[in-house]
Amino acid sequence: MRYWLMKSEPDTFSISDLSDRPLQTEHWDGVRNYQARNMMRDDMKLGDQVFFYHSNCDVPGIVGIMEVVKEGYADFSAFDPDDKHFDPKSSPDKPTWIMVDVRFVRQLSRTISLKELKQHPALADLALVRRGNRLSIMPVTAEQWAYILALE
DNA sequence: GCCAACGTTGGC
DNA sequence: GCCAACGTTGGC
Repeated sequence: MRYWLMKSEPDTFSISDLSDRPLQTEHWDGVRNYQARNMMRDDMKLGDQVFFYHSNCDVPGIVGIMEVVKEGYADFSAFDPDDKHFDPKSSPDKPTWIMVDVRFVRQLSRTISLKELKQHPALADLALVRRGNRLSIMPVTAEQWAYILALE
Protein backbone atom coordinates (compact mmCIF):
# COMPACT_ATOMS: atom_id res chain seq x y z
CA MET A 1 0.00 0.00 0.00
CA ARG A 2 1.21 3.47 -0.81
CA TYR A 3 0.70 6.86 0.76
CA TRP A 4 -0.10 10.18 -0.85
CA LEU A 5 -0.91 13.79 -0.20
CA MET A 6 -3.52 15.70 -2.18
CA LYS A 7 -4.08 19.43 -2.05
CA SER A 8 -7.35 21.25 -2.25
CA GLU A 9 -8.36 24.82 -1.59
CA PRO A 10 -10.90 24.64 1.24
CA ASP A 11 -12.92 27.45 -0.36
CA THR A 12 -13.42 25.15 -3.33
CA PHE A 13 -13.51 21.73 -1.70
CA SER A 14 -12.68 21.11 1.95
CA ILE A 15 -12.39 18.06 4.17
CA SER A 16 -15.90 18.81 5.51
CA ASP A 17 -17.22 18.93 1.97
CA LEU A 18 -15.83 15.45 1.49
CA SER A 19 -17.33 14.08 4.70
CA ASP A 20 -20.70 15.62 3.73
CA ARG A 21 -20.81 13.81 0.39
CA PRO A 22 -22.96 10.73 -0.13
CA LEU A 23 -20.89 7.75 1.06
CA GLN A 24 -18.33 10.39 2.04
CA THR A 25 -16.86 9.79 -1.38
CA GLU A 26 -15.95 12.13 -4.22
CA HIS A 27 -14.11 12.00 -7.51
CA TRP A 28 -10.95 14.09 -7.56
CA ASP A 29 -11.57 15.90 -10.82
CA GLY A 30 -9.92 18.94 -12.30
CA VAL A 31 -6.27 17.94 -12.05
CA ARG A 32 -4.60 19.37 -15.16
CA ASN A 33 -0.96 18.60 -14.52
CA TYR A 34 0.75 15.70 -16.23
CA GLN A 35 2.89 14.60 -13.31
CA ALA A 36 -0.13 14.49 -11.02
CA ARG A 37 -2.16 12.81 -13.75
CA ASN A 38 0.43 10.10 -14.16
CA MET A 39 0.39 9.30 -10.46
CA MET A 40 -3.38 8.90 -10.48
CA ARG A 41 -3.25 6.86 -13.66
CA ASP A 42 -0.34 4.58 -12.84
CA ASP A 43 0.39 4.47 -9.15
CA MET A 44 -2.66 5.10 -7.00
CA LYS A 45 -4.28 1.84 -5.99
CA LEU A 46 -7.38 0.79 -4.08
CA GLY A 47 -6.83 1.22 -0.38
CA ASP A 48 -3.95 3.68 -0.67
CA GLN A 49 -4.05 6.22 2.13
CA VAL A 50 -4.06 9.93 1.37
CA PHE A 51 -3.48 13.05 3.43
CA PHE A 52 -6.00 15.79 2.70
CA TYR A 53 -4.14 19.10 2.55
CA HIS A 54 -5.75 22.52 2.65
CA SER A 55 -3.91 24.99 0.43
CA ASN A 56 -4.26 28.69 -0.25
CA CYS A 57 -5.96 29.44 3.06
CA ASP A 58 -5.29 30.94 6.48
CA VAL A 59 -3.45 27.93 7.85
CA PRO A 60 -2.24 25.67 5.03
CA GLY A 61 -1.70 22.16 6.31
CA ILE A 62 -2.80 18.56 6.62
CA VAL A 63 -6.32 18.27 7.97
CA GLY A 64 -7.42 14.71 7.42
CA ILE A 65 -7.07 11.29 5.90
CA MET A 66 -8.83 9.69 2.98
CA GLU A 67 -8.61 6.48 1.05
CA VAL A 68 -8.57 5.60 -2.64
CA VAL A 69 -11.80 3.74 -3.44
CA LYS A 70 -11.65 3.84 -7.23
CA GLU A 71 -8.54 3.70 -9.36
CA GLY A 72 -7.77 6.01 -12.26
CA TYR A 73 -10.46 6.62 -14.87
CA ALA A 74 -11.42 9.36 -17.30
CA ASP A 75 -11.95 12.79 -15.75
CA PHE A 76 -15.25 13.62 -17.40
CA SER A 77 -15.11 17.27 -16.37
CA ALA A 78 -12.69 17.69 -19.28
CA PHE A 79 -15.50 16.81 -21.72
CA ASP A 80 -17.93 19.48 -20.53
CA PRO A 81 -17.58 22.80 -22.39
CA ASP A 82 -19.26 24.55 -19.47
CA ASP A 83 -16.84 23.17 -16.93
CA LYS A 84 -14.03 25.32 -15.64
CA HIS A 85 -11.63 22.48 -16.43
CA PHE A 86 -12.90 21.77 -19.94
CA ASP A 87 -10.18 20.56 -22.30
CA PRO A 88 -11.18 20.23 -25.97
CA LYS A 89 -8.19 17.98 -26.61
CA SER A 90 -9.51 15.34 -24.26
CA SER A 91 -12.19 12.93 -25.48
CA PRO A 92 -14.04 9.96 -23.96
CA ASP A 93 -12.25 7.73 -26.49
CA LYS A 94 -8.87 9.05 -25.57
CA PRO A 95 -9.06 10.91 -22.28
CA THR A 96 -6.13 13.17 -21.54
CA TRP A 97 -7.05 13.60 -17.90
CA ILE A 98 -7.53 10.99 -15.22
CA MET A 99 -9.02 11.06 -11.76
CA VAL A 100 -9.55 8.71 -8.84
CA ASP A 101 -12.32 8.46 -6.24
CA VAL A 102 -11.48 9.05 -2.61
CA ARG A 103 -13.42 8.36 0.57
CA PHE A 104 -13.24 10.24 3.84
CA VAL A 105 -11.49 8.26 6.56
CA ARG A 106 -11.17 10.76 9.37
CA GLN A 107 -10.32 14.30 10.26
CA LEU A 108 -7.13 14.90 12.23
CA SER A 109 -7.61 16.14 15.79
CA ARG A 110 -5.77 19.28 14.71
CA THR A 111 -4.34 20.83 11.58
CA ILE A 112 -0.69 19.93 11.09
CA SER A 113 0.38 23.13 9.43
CA LEU A 114 2.86 23.56 6.63
CA LYS A 115 4.86 25.77 8.94
CA GLU A 116 5.14 22.97 11.45
CA LEU A 117 6.00 20.36 8.84
CA LYS A 118 8.85 22.54 7.62
CA GLN A 119 10.41 22.54 11.06
CA HIS A 120 11.08 18.80 11.13
CA PRO A 121 14.38 17.67 9.59
CA ALA A 122 12.88 14.19 9.23
CA LEU A 123 10.48 15.64 6.66
CA ALA A 124 13.07 17.55 4.64
CA ASP A 125 12.54 15.24 1.66
CA LEU A 126 8.77 15.57 1.67
CA ALA A 127 7.88 17.09 -1.70
CA LEU A 128 5.47 19.45 0.03
CA VAL A 129 8.19 21.33 1.88
CA ARG A 130 10.60 21.52 -1.03
CA ARG A 131 11.00 24.99 -2.39
CA GLY A 132 8.72 25.97 -5.19
CA ASN A 133 6.80 22.74 -5.23
CA ARG A 134 3.38 23.21 -6.74
CA LEU A 135 2.31 19.66 -7.39
CA SER A 136 -1.21 19.08 -6.18
CA ILE A 137 -0.64 15.35 -5.70
CA MET A 138 2.54 13.87 -4.31
CA PRO A 139 3.84 10.64 -2.86
CA VAL A 140 4.53 10.26 0.86
CA THR A 141 6.79 7.49 2.13
CA ALA A 142 5.61 5.10 4.84
CA GLU A 143 8.19 6.65 7.16
CA GLN A 144 6.99 10.18 6.48
CA TRP A 145 3.38 9.07 6.91
CA ALA A 146 4.04 7.55 10.32
CA TYR A 147 6.17 10.48 11.40
CA ILE A 148 3.50 13.03 10.49
CA LEU A 149 0.74 11.07 12.19
CA ALA A 150 2.84 10.88 15.34
CA LEU A 151 2.78 14.69 15.42
CA GLU A 152 -0.97 14.67 15.76
C1' DG B 1 14.20 22.12 -30.20
C1' DC B 2 14.97 26.61 -28.04
C1' DC B 3 13.23 30.02 -25.20
C1' DA B 4 10.45 34.24 -24.19
C1' DA B 5 5.97 35.26 -22.85
C1' DC B 6 2.26 34.05 -20.40
C1' DG B 7 -0.76 31.80 -16.98
C1' DT B 8 -1.20 29.42 -12.59
C1' DT B 9 -0.14 27.96 -7.96
C1' DG B 10 0.09 28.94 -3.45
C1' DG B 11 2.72 30.85 0.56
C1' DC B 12 3.11 34.99 2.76
C1' DG C 1 -2.51 41.63 -3.16
C1' DC C 2 2.28 40.46 -4.11
C1' DC C 3 5.39 37.72 -6.29
C1' DA C 4 8.56 33.54 -6.79
C1' DA C 5 8.56 29.37 -8.96
C1' DC C 6 6.93 26.64 -12.05
C1' DG C 7 4.47 24.51 -16.34
C1' DT C 8 2.73 25.44 -20.86
C1' DT C 9 2.41 27.66 -25.25
C1' DG C 10 3.80 29.13 -29.56
C1' DG C 11 6.92 31.71 -32.68
C1' DC C 12 11.00 30.96 -34.91
